[in-house]
Amino acid sequence: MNKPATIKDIARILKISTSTVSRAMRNATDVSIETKNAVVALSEELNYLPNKFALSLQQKQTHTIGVIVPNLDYIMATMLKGIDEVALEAGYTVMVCQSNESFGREIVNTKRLSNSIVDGFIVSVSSETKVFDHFKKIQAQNVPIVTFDRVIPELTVPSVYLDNKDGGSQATAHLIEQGYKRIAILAGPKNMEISNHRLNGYLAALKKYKIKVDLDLIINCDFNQDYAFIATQELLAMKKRPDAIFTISDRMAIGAMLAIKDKGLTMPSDIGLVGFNNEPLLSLLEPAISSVDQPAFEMGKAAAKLFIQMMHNTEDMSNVKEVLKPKLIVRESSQKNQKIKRIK
Amino acid sequence: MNKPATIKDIARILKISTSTVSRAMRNATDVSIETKNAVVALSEELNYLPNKFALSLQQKQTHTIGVIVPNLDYIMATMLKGIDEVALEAGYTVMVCQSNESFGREIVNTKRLSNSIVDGFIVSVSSETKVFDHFKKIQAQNVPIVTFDRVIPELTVPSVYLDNKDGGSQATAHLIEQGYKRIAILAGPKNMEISNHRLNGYLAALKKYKIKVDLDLIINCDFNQDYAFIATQELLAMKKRPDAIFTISDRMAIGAMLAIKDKGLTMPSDIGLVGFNNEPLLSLLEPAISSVDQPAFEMGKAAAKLFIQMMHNTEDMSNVKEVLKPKLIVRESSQKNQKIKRIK
DNA sequence: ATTTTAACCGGGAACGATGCCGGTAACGAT
DNA sequence: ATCGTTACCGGCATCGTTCCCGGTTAAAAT
Repeated sequence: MNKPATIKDIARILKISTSTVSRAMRNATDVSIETKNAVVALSEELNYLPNKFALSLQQKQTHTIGVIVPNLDYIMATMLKGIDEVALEAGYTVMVCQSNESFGREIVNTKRLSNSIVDGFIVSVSSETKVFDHFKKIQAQNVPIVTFDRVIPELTVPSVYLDNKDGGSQATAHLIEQGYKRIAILAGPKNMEISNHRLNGYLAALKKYKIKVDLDLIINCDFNQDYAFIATQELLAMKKRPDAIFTISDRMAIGAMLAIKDKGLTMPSDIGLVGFNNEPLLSLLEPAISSVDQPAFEMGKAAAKLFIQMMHNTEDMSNVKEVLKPKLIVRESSQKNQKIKRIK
Repeated sequence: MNKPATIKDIARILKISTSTVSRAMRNATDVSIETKNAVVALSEELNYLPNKFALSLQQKQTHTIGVIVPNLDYIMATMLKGIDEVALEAGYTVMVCQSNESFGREIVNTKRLSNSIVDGFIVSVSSETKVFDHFKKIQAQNVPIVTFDRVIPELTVPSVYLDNKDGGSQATAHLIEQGYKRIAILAGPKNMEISNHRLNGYLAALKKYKIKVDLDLIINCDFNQDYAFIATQELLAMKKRPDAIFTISDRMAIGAMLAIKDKGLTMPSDIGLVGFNNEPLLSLLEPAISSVDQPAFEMGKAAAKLFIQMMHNTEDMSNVKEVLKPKLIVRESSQKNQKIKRIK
């Protein structure tokens, strides 16, 4: 019906020029107090809001951050909250696109958001993505990118991530200390950085405790519950089956748990289990599942802070890396030795 | 470094006018095939992408939908996936803002997105929101709004929602049929529409089975796990305590479950329990919790479809309401009568 | 040979805002 | 009386794109 009022409408009605209106609207210099009052009064009456596109067209800034995430599970949602909080504080609006773990969707999303619709990107890559040309292209146009959680090593951009190796190491060492002997790992796809680092942590822990690596106990499977279920079934069907499993995600831990129960085995006595992410639901399961906690909210905040710093600073920040520390949360599923009270 | 190429750059290099470039770029009419090829070739070489702001400034369309949601839990994330799918298909980009169940944040979000940054809104309101002026203001500017899940009755806009009364009724009737006599309900805040409708369903089922309503068994508490825990503790401390609880969300069901276990009672024999939303984790709990399933993905899709219809159609759609049907999923927590196989 | 028609292209305004630059009026100082 | 200063305001270009309108050329029709 009534289209939004523009600066011209105000100028026309007050019989002054658009420049004057523009000035009156933001700084008080070079405008008489009466004009200013008149403009402000009328603008409120007309419900005037400056057109963002006209502004962006001129100033080449949108104050919008494009955030591309692989999914919206608990951990991501928590990270997003962190991003949101910092971004909002700094006057930025956040545009979230989920790639659904799909390479194609990721490309579509970057295309849509790039070319001036957003000032830059905060990205966690899809598990499918093996080629990073779409991000390189963006970077070549000098559009700021910050990666978080799932970073892109071949892209020299500031990034925030977990010390995944440490996490894998903590989990594995814990299982060893609990007396488990044959510890399997359900790792993710081979192209996933975080998976490989967690695997490296696993290997490091074995080495530290002088346990020989058994390649049959290292499974690369897809990053979800169903595949983990199948992979665990196969593990449990082995002649010399493992007596503990470390999965690099909680979703996979749940798949493993179901397979273990399905087979009639019990945790932690027959099989020990440790997951990764520490989703809250783990404490509700029986047995409650141990998991490596990551400070997701903090990670989101750190990523957004890095981004905003990059927008303000002129100096090169591409080598800034922020590494957060994981923390193993021990619950029943891996407590072979001592019985403890259930953690709520 | 190299700022993005514009239509002017192409025109200058090829020594033709910007109009011709513009035409060559989208429709083939009025452009010779050679010119068109040359333009396309060069535009690819220069990595040309049309500036969205210039376009939006002209055409008053952004092809962006602002989606405002109260949180990013499982059910919302699923709805968002539905919205995303339809929107992407139709050439729209989705901008997600979470209000964090906060009235203030919701207002900030609408302010930021409105005034031409988005073509319209798809909204599910915060549980805190009792006043809807910020949405009315948007509507007054003729910006399209679609509400979903948590709708706003006093706003005449197209909307998609669940038959919440039916859901509440199904859950309650099921508990009655299982032989539970004193059925309590944990409802949400009194200003929440969905809560009241589920409560109405509860009342309707009681009436149908001629069970007298006991007001002490109707608890309005906040929409989360911790409050539900406390509320359940109070329920269980009653002289004539209830023998079944229906909670209007799964989060609340979990809170109730914890309180029940804490007290040393068992489900379904001592207490029956039914939740709402059917989050996947419910099937993993012991006992697995019954819940009312809602077609979240479908709801998201329906909302986006409605929105896009509204953008295309000129006719008034403000009275279009789409009501989806819930479906009770029975699991162990409410199976007092017959023992059944565990549903995975 | 002249007119019609089609094919192709360029010029300029417009979208809404900002910012530079220049102009005018009033006033005080010399 | 003239100049300089201050306070205030308007004109115009600009951002990148599209659209309307008009113009030129060459081929086709008369």
